[in-house]
Amino acid sequence: MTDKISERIPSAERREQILEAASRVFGERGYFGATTDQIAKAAGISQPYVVRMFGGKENLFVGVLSRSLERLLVAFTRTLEDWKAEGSPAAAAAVVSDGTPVAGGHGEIGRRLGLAYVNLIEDRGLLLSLMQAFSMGQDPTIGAKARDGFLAIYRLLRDEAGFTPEQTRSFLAEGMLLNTLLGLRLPDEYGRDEAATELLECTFRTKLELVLGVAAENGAASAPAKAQGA
Amino acid sequence: MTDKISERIPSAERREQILEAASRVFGERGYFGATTDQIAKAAGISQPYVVRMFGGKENLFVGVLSRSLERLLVAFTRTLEDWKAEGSPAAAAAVVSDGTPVAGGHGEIGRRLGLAYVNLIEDRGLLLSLMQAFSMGQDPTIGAKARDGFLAIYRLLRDEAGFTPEQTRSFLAEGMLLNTLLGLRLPDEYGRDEAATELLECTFRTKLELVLGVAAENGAASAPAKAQGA
DNA sequence: GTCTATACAGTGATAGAC
DNA sequence: GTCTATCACTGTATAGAC
Repeated sequence: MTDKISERIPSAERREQILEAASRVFGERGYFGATTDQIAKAAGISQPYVVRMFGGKENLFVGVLSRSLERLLVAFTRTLEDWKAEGSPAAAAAVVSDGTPVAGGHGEIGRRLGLAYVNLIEDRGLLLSLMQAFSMGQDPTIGAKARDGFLAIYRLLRDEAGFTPEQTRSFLAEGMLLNTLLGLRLPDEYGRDEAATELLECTFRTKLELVLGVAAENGAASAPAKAQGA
Repeated sequence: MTDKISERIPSAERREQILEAASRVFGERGYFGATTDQIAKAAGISQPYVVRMFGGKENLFVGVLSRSLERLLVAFTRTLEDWKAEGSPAAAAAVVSDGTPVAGGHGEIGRRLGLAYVNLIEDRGLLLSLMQAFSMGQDPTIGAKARDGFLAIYRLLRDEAGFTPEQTRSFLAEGMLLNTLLGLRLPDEYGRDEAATELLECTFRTKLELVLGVAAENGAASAPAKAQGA
């Protein structure tokens, strides 16, 4: 490795590498706290090249945000398509099987969408840069983009999953709690703090009961551990 | 105003001024993005004085976080005391009057706590610096403090409001959604975007129905407007 | 497509005066 | 209790070479 000059690769591919690195750095340090140099190093290229390719830090953040929203929309859309292809049983069931009033309430499709969401935000860069964007409403460019994205998700859920406005709101609330628990790294506290353990089991049992339903036999500890990752 | 030298005031008072200013700046720019100089200017004093009084940027952020969590805990504790003093009707009603499964679910005390929370996070500095802290789980000092604070709130709700773990989780989820809507400045979109309007009315009708219940007659527009503030 | 060099503006923290 | 001066870095963006 002469190491100084990176391999010459197509710009589309390089662009994706930079976005991936930027997602992590923006996530950890925030928009203002992240530096183009940190991003460049994370992507294995020079700082001026990052700036040149995106025209500036703000454009780069907008790129990261667009990519995150796009991935989210695609994940939800695919989940909905699969569900419909299987012959979606009725619309989203408003009432839960076991009578729990709050936790479920979104029916089978709600569980599937929730699972798709959890899988997506295991990418901590994506999770954290979304969270950053959601706290930047005051920024003219980024704030507007973030609001648009959030509303696009709201509409998708309401219009395609058959959720009522109330169900949509509740589903989003659950998602925002997941964001917070993972942002806080609360799974690190699993098994070491009574409240954390209870909250995590309660959350992930509900969210993942579809796939991990049988995991109750394997010991409940494996469910929250699933969310720790890198 | 000779303007160069600030009035000589007691350190406790100055400390509070700095925390208030820091809360706003950290909220808007994030921990890494905020500068001690911006905070100093917002507080109307010199940058070295800020550093000297708190011993460094990290201590200052921890101070801001402690203050925010303290205010939140106090607000909830007072709300609970008032409620109990009035002769709290049963425990937290698990079932809602109008049959809505998700929105309420926390009974009278849930509505009161929700209202106390909304009032508190009208302070955008507090809201945003909490949100920042909740995305910093990876930081050894700040992350640990943030987790502790979040769990303290969880325990308070569960143990003092009589919530089940499920109800507590659901209440927190609602709070995290509120954070996001306000962080995004979604109220700016009220009346200008169909989905935003619906989501806000749905959210604030539920949260504020206690105080603004009769406001349905004044036109629903006034409810979300309440949350915009400075 | 990718780099080095560099201009110009901050940035946290310390020293020490008043 | 509060400031000015200042150091040693770090940050974005541009110019221009390969």
